[in-house]
Amino acid sequence: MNALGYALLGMLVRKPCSGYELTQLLEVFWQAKHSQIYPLLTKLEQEQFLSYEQVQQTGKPDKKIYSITEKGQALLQDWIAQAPAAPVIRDEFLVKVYAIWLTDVHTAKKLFEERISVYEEKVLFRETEIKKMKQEHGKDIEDITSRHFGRYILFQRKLNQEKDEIAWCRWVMSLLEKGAPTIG
Amino acid sequence: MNALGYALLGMLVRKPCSGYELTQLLEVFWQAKHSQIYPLLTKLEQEQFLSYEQVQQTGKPDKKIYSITEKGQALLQDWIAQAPAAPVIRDEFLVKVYAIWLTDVHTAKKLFEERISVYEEKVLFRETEIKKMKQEHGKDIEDITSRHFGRYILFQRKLNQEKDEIAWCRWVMSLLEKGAPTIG
DNA sequence: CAATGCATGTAATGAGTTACATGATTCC
DNA sequence: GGAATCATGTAACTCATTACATGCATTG
Repeated sequence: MNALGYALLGMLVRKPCSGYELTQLLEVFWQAKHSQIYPLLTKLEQEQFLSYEQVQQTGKPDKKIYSITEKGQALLQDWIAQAPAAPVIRDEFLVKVYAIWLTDVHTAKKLFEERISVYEEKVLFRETEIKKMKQEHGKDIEDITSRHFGRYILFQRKLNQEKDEIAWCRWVMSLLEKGAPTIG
Repeated sequence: MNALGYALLGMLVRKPCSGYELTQLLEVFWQAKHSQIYPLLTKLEQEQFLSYEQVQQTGKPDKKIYSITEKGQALLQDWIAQAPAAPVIRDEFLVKVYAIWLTDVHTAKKLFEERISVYEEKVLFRETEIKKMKQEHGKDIEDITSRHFGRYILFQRKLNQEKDEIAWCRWVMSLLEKGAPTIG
């Protein structure tokens, strides 16, 4: 089993989902394309960590709703208690930032402005999601025994990080201003 | 050319390095193993984006010191001006956190304590590196035209993030305490 | 005397992306 | 009429990790 497999189990232990839905929900901690998810779901089902139910829909294509089995839950529980591997971060923006001195101030500013606007959108999305959680589950989400606890604390973390990214970008922008004061 | 290729160019435009050194320096923004780096350096040299010089050493194995060519620098410059791809973050710890309600408070605490100690070490390392930069290059590093500017602002960002990770872990720990107050 | 650091490389395998493939519905 | 959303799947390819391979010097 690889980490993506556990990510799917972790997602499904909270609530049963279709592969399509999982692809979107996974965005928080493990980005993966549907072409990787669908075959893995099939494999996990064959190994009896998951089961599924075919659901007919009108106006929409049929879907498979996957649920975790007891065997799957036991496997996940064991894995959680083990020490996690080091995180992997691969961000082209950071590579560009490292060599930013090669470009002119204008190009540099554009790069950071674009980054800010991307992260501002992320903040809005994250805030809406957190509001939804609070409305649906109340103070329950701050209790470790709630199945929404993990999702809640992760979203809070993401929100912090996204806000900090914006703050950092603004700090860099201020350094850029210093170097090349605008004439006006 | 893939992003790792540009990451190598970006690293080498600051100063010439051996493949071994690059493997370590790349840690900030693009984790890669030497088995991926060495063949790619060979390829980039064949395509004349890099050149190298064989350096004999005593007591240590010989090494190849790679430098970026003008052709390589031009390629990198063009790439920087283009919009970066979305970042990829894959962190097993976050997967575990998402399903943390499955475990007992003790296991949960251990997971977060371990995370804190890993990040405390990172903070120390990062602070030392930043101090070094300031000593070596002074206020120069806050100027975009300095070749150390990118490295400096990236390290500041990393340091912020690592400190925030610790703060977030402590916040979660406080929620865990609330749920299961220690008797004593 | 075992482990770690320096230093470079290849081969096999696993993980992940892009492209190909289909099809109805809804929104602009 | 074109794009986006829902929904699942496979094939080809690229990217990344693990394992194999070597060898000397220093440190504990």
